[in-house]
Amino acid sequence: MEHPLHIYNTLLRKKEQFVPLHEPHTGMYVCGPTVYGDPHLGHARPAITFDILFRYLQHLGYKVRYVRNITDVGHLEHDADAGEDKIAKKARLEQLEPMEVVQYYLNRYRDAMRALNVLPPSIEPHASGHIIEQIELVKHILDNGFAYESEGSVYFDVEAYDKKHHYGVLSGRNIEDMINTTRVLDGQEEKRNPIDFALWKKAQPEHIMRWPSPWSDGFPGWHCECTAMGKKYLGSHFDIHGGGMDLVFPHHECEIAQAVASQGDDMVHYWMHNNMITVNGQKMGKSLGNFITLDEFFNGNHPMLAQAYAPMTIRFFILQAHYRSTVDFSNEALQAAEKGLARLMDAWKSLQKLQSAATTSVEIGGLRVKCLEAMNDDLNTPIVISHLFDAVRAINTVKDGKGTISAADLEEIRSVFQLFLFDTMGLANETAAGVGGSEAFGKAVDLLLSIRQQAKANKDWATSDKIRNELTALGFEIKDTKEGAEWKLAN
RNA sequence: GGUUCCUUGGCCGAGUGGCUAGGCGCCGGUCUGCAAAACCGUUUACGGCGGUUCGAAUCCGCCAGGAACCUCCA
Repeated sequence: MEHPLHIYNTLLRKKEQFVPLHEPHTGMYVCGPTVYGDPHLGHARPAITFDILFRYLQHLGYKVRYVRNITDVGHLEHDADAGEDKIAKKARLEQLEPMEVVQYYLNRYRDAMRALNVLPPSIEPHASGHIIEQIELVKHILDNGFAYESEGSVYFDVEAYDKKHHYGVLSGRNIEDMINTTRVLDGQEEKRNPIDFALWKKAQPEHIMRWPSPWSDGFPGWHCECTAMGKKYLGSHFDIHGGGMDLVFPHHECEIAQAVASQGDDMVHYWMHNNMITVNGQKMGKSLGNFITLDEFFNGNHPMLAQAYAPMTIRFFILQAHYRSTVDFSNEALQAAEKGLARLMDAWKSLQKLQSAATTSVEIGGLRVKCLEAMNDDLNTPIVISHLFDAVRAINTVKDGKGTISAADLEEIRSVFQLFLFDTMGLANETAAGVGGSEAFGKAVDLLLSIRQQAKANKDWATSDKIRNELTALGFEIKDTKEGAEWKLAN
């Protein structure tokens, strides 16, 4: 290929050509959700970003194993409930078993992802199901002299590590700065250095989720799960590790340190990070309390929402920005996305009915190559979309009878739309299976429109307008074309 | 305070040295019985100041504003 796939590697802070370690096999690990709350718009960003990558890598012919973990070991609270597991806390409040809470929110997460047309990953390992692997990882790090035990807990010795390796390669930090800027918190006396991070924590009595280990009954440090499960399912060296930019430090930095401390080098070749979704310029997140859940978007039931937004509108809204840019939520932006997406989908429907001619008069040359080049340039979906909109103009020109398209070009455009709009960007045509989409229902609407057509022929405008206006009031969109009236349900 | 990054037209959002991004909106036109849709055309840009260059939104410096991260949260 002339312009092979390039992706931005956070480690080098530049775009790099993607070359898998074991072609055609490709390994990809992405940090998944912590299942102790309803999935919100912030969760949609990484899921959709890496879904696009997953889909596109497969289109390029790679056999992808995509691992996205489920964090169900709640670890610690940082507020007044210090020492209590997040999931345990929620469980006690709601009088449920911790794993019942995990299952509930995991189901909710999967439902939302399915609605957003996010493909299931190849493997979704649970942190709680890989305690043994995490304990093994901690043992290796201890054996290599980069960790120490203290009162039943095990901490990573950042200073010892930094003498042989560089702690901070991913986030561009050095430990002197970090030591100077780390806040002094309670309960840190066990650590030799405030910047040391936990590999294993001894559980407090009220901590429900706990497992036996050589050091104490407790639970693994947060960073261990990804290192242990990445290695288990993708091997000691794999291609891509993804996640949100907010995870660069400390999570991914610590993962690198753990990998190097346990096996001598990092497991990951390409580190990829999606940017945040913001609300009024601020990150949307649970801790800030400014999040809107995906369910709320789908049903419009939130004070900040002017209306309900279809899952595909959310997906399209996210894809209209590059994954490394922030994207700011607003009703105005979502409504614009909704209309833009409808324009694309209408063009797709027109494409099915378009008649071909002997020659092509509209400008549609090189569409496939342009879209491929945009995808190959670090997954530039906004550019792909802009090229598709250019094609929409050509399609509509032909539809209006003001231009022609050859059979071969028509087939090519259909194929390109199928590849990029549906297969790669994962957008789906929702109106096809719209409300009450039964055959009888459709025929009833067709009947009304044929009565209106007769009324129009008789210049009985009162009757024809009444049918149109009533249908519009019911939520139908009526379009008069040369071949007669078309209809669809709005939203 | 430290690290990293951002600031584009009414709104969203691409673009890293010279070529119309795109969408939404507004306005005008074509089409229509009137509309809607569609199409065509038009309209507002690159935070501020300085520098490099034949030429900068794009490179460099300073200033202003903003964000993410800086915990044993995940």
